[in-house]
Amino acid sequence: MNKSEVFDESLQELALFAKAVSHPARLAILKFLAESKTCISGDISDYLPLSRTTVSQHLKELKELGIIHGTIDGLKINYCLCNANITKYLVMFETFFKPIKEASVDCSIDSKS
Amino acid sequence: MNKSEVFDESLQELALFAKAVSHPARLAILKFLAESKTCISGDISDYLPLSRTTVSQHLKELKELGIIHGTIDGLKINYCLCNANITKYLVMFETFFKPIKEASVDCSIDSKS
DNA sequence: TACTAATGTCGCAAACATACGACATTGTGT
DNA sequence: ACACAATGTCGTATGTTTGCGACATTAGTA
Repeated sequence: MNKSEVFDESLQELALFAKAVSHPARLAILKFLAESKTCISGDISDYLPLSRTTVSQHLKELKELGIIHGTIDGLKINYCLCNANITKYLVMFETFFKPIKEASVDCSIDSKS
Repeated sequence: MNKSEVFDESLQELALFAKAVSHPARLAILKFLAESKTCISGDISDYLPLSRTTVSQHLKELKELGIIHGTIDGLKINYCLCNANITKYLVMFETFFKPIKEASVDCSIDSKS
């Protein structure tokens, strides 16, 4: 039923990035990783009000997009933000939204149709 | 089951924006509106490989976030991109991701765990 | 007033996302 | 080898998204 594949490759890729960052928990994870620059491991689970399992799954999604990366260090795993891919997606995002923003117009303040 | 509300307001709001633009069809709609600057109505449905119903729903989602706006013109409806809200969300996005990008590091090229 | 056109809303089905407990895996220390 | 700790994976319940046909609404038009 999902027709996503009929759209432009670039739209699909941007949509995947947007989807990855479309959950507060994943945004919180990114923020946490940015703040604890030492790439601290899964005390992320302690920090967030979610079970370890759930956090693990959110991490997996971010990993699969390539915007974070985990390095095994004994029993622990150090996660960090992955510059190359983050930059890639941010550039993609900006490139897409620049013309959108430029083409936008003043709407009545009370929008919503 | 959805625990989104336990997170920071600002994270939730950014997540809502990301969710709104996390589908290729909605990105395609935004792009179409940017290109046909005359705020053309629902030939959007003709342009996209989706049924009118489905397009209507995607439009509704974008409308509810306030990033597009529809003006009734007889039988037709002219949609346009709503500057104030688009700018608001883009600023929010950039503010969030700037420190993320700055804190990111070089990862092995073959990322994914 | 009836007909048609452009659009929105409802209700459903299939797919996907979220959250979590229970289990599996892997490394560390004894 | 054994127990424990940090993590990942599986199965499953529940909620949300996507897509669409059928119906409703509203505005022009004969």
